[in-house]
Amino acid sequence: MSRSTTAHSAGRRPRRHDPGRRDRLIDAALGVIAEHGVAATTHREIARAADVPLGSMTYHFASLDEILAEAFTRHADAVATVFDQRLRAAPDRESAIEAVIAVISDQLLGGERDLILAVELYLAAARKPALRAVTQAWMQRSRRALEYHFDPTTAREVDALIEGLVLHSALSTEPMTPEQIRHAIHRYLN
Amino acid sequence: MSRSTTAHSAGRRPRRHDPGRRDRLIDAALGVIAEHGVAATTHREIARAADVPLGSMTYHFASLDEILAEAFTRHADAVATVFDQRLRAAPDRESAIEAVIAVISDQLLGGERDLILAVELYLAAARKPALRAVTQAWMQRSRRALEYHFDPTTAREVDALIEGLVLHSALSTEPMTPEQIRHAIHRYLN
DNA sequence: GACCGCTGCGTACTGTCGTACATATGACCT
DNA sequence: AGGTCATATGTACGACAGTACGCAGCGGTC
Repeated sequence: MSRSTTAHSAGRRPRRHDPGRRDRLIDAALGVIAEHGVAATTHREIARAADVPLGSMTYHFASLDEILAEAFTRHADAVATVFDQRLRAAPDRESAIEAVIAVISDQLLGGERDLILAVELYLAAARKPALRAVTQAWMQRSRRALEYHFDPTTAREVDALIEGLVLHSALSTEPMTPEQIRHAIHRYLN
Repeated sequence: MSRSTTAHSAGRRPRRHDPGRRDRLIDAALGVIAEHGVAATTHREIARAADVPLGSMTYHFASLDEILAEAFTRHADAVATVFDQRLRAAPDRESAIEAVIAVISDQLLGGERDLILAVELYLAAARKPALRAVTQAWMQRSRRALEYHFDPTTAREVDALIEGLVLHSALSTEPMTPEQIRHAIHRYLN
């Protein structure tokens, strides 16, 4: 890892050539948000996570809000894209239902990270208008994806149901099992 | 308001006899959380909102976390009690469904305050184990209330559906109308 | 009516925050 | 090769946070 032999135990760090640092900082910010929350997401914490000096933060971003906005935008895009692909790949209504169930199950089994990020975003969006656009676009894309297979009203309702199921399941000491998820979705869609 | 004539334009404020101040502080904390978020809920902000000096905070509460816990507990209790009463008052399944619809509609029309507080609580609970108990108890009471009229599985699913509907509705630029809420609930329960 | 202790009040201390800024360095172009 | 400029770095500064603490005044008890 250390290009120069040693000499950086406490002294001035050697200058690093680091293209794409801005991207890494955004990813680091997402990690900090997921792990410690927006409230604890500071310039210094992000810099520490990405192993860059503090001064680098203000060079790449005009303000902390700008970092948050970029981080949440990236996350929402990534999640929405996966959701869209999964539903687009479903050939018929029946497999679309299975895809929805699979998305929820993955989300529950795959740890809380995505859910935490979603809730952090919702809350941040409630206070900062700049983030409203991000949540709006995300919801819009989710519904559009559902509309490949369901009418708009159903899409909207199912989208809300998914949110509620994931949220309550994650909050509960006894998360719902995949079978219970399947039951709830089927009950609604059949 | 001013018992003594004046003399408190800038000098030392006259001492106030204020039993129940602790309760007022908890309510003030809830107000601050709803308006500015947990992140901006500081000793000084709460003191300002309740119009008490800063020193009063550390006298009545050992730490900021203690205030937050008490505030959220009070809020959850209040909301859960209302929900329970409304469902308990419903004589049959049909009016129970109407009660659920009414609760959601009230929540959406009555401003975002309760929803914001709920999301703030969810997020805070995700990081502070002490608050997990509050969310657990709240969810438990909601489900129990629904179980006056529905089987446990249905109760759990409907509870999640309610959460999702309220959340998505509040986040959207076009909140769902009472008719749309009614449609979604009926579709699930009929 | 005297005292005692709970409650109210002001303020100081230490740490961390966002942000600004002066300086250094090396990758790329000519 | 040499110059230039985007990028990288360390540090300073003012604001504001949580918390601690000493003193003041009043209610209730004897």
